[in-house]
Amino acid sequence: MLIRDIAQFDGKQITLAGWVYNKRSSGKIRFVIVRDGTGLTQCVFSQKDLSPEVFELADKITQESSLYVTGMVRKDDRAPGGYELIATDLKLIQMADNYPISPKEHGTDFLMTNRHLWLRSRRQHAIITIRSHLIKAMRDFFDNQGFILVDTPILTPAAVEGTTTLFEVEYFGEKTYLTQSGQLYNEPDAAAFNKVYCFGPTFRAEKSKTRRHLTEFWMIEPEVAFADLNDIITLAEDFISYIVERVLTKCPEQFKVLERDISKLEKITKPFPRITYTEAIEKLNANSKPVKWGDDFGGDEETVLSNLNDKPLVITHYPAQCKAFYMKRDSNDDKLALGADILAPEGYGEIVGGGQREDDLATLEKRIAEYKLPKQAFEWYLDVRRYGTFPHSGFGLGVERTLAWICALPHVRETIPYPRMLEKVYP
RNA sequence: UCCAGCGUAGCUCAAUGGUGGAGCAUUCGGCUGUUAACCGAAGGGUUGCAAGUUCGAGUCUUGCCGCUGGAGCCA
Repeated sequence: MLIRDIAQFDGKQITLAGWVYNKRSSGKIRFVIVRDGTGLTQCVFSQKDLSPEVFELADKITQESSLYVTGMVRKDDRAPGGYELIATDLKLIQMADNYPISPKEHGTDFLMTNRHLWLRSRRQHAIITIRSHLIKAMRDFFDNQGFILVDTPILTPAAVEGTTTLFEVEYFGEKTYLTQSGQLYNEPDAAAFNKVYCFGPTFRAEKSKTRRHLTEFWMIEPEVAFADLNDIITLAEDFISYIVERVLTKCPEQFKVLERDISKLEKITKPFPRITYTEAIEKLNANSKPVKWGDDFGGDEETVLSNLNDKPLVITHYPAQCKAFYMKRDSNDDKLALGADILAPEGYGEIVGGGQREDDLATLEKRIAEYKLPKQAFEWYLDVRRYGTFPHSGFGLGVERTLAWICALPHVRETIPYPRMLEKVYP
């Protein structure tokens, strides 16, 4: 019997197993709020109806003690959630020690060192529940469209893109690195399966200390054979509008707990506005955020652009110098890359990065040399161009940034159960 | 790595250079429908660490450590 199903048991006797969330008392009556991981319900202990032992236990029981409580379910408007349990018996599993998270305000550092306990609180519970539904929606979207899930490795040889700082792992005397993206592996996988996606954790050893950064975060990355830049942007629009709609349908209670203004999410319908990098620069200059053509956008610029619309904003045709070596160039202007980033609205910034891949062997070899990457490490990757090369495109979407936007959270750290941040790996 | 702010009870925070307090949590007591219940009482402190200035430092100075925010960095 779970609390989430309590309404079905109105008027019936049930036994709940759970933990004490909070307790209130008045004279000869005790209200124990019980939490079982699926919901909260108020259990009412009246002295006149109970043995002295049971009433005494209900009086003494501490926050987060584990217990079984038996009683009759009753609809009552005075109870939080609309239903309560008129208790007839209480069995203690364990009397909890003095619980550190009291029902008052706490600081971030304290809550993060108690992250394993903080997850029991309503807000955190709501966020992680939405995360679960969000990930299910993401996987369903690709599965329903005939994509094959092809897992990419977490341990990778040599520095792959040569741009970001990677975590080094000693691998039987050899240097390996924790993956920063499944991207390069997705490309041969697309040649094998046509439409593929990978989903897993990625790692960046950057010393970034901002509301948008984690050192360990989750990405879902589709790669589509014979798709061009335009095709992949359309896919991303379909994808984002689908996952937002799904969590809105599945998680109304959780959004209520978070006090999220869901009318803003209801506007997330395709198509999304699309502008080029050059147009974005013009908009920034018009919004007194002058940026030189050729510079990448920083956090401030992303926030300004992100606030321009109600919908995610697609920015295409970045200067090639800002983008990875494998990005295909615009045939009309070799300085531009056929890439697209998508910025979430409400100031949340980049959630998607992707584009069309360079599919010409000679050009790609030239790029590898230009970016001063060790060609030998990329022979397997170049094979995709040697044996039946094909136009293909893909993108990566960061789960935590997307969830932070969907839940309107000020920081990504609450969107993952156990965040890994700069010099923070406990618990 | 750089800049700024902060570090006081288990937690969140007060305290003009002059006897370190409150709320929550804990313990005890009261109240027959509480809604982060309320009311009364009690226990709880090497004021991050080290040095310095001063008759006197939680408060001022220096260094170190830690945290927070931001920058840089970052598909």
